[in-house]
Amino acid sequence: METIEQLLESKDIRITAMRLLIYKFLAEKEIAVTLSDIENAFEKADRTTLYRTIKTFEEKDIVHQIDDGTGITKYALCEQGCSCDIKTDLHLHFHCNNCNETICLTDHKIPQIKVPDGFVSENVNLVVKGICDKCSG
Amino acid sequence: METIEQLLESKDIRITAMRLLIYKFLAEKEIAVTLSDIENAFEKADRTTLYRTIKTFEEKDIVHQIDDGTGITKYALCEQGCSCDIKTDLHLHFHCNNCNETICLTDHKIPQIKVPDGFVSENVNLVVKGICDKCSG
DNA sequence: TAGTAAGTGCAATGGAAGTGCATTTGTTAT
DNA sequence: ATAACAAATGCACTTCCATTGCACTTACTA
Repeated sequence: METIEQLLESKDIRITAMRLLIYKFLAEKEIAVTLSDIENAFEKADRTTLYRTIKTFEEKDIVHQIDDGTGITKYALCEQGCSCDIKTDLHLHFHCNNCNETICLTDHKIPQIKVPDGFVSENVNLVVKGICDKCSG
Repeated sequence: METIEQLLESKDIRITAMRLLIYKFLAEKEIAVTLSDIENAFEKADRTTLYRTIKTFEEKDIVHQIDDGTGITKYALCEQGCSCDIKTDLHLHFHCNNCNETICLTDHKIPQIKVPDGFVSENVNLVVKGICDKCSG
């Protein structure tokens, strides 16, 4: 079992108390969170710190950004073996119109999309909206 | 050939000079535009008017909203026969990372997406990012 | 252990979305 | 035609999130 410290070190990220806390927070969540979500969870921490921590995680491919159409950027931990840097291996996200939560459906890969001649596809963002399993139950 | 006036009337939208201008502007563009784009095109008009005009058009299914991941909402005219209100008939959008333009690929329908048990899909947003035909030439 | 680089916190800025209200314009009924 | 009403427009203001500059603190390194 790899510790969080080892994981961060392997990604060239310095270990700080704040970063460990934020990582743990993300790991506990199964859903994508906004900056404000993190901010509310750590009232003592400054918003800027959270913002830059997330940016750092993002650059090092520890979290990925999700644009679920709510207008607010959300973030979620990349899975083990998630290759967010490899743009052809993106999973899709599900946004629940009822509880407003956004979930990574990591098992569901995005199908190959055909684009017209002359267009080069580098990246795909796919968000399915509807009712999640908890709300439809 | 249906005039713009006739089109607006058929959708229960009152005809005003401003609305005709905005419609023409959108019709001339082949790409999705932001509110600021429209604002810059009509410097005399107030932003609120543009904002509410677009909202009206959207409610009446004359334009559809696009979230291309830039964080700024864009809008584009619905095609003849575009059934934006029917959520299963959505086309995809292409966002060029080079020129930053977003294009409706109306001929390219979104493939059927499978979601896990318990999830109900109501709506799909799919944005392909890459290089458009003009920039890749 | 001193020096340097990175991380953190505070304050402030900027952009876009959205709202309340007064004014103008358009529609309808007398 | 015009009075009365409804819708559209313009202005001012607010809010929310993203982002940055700078000072200060913490962590690594020679």
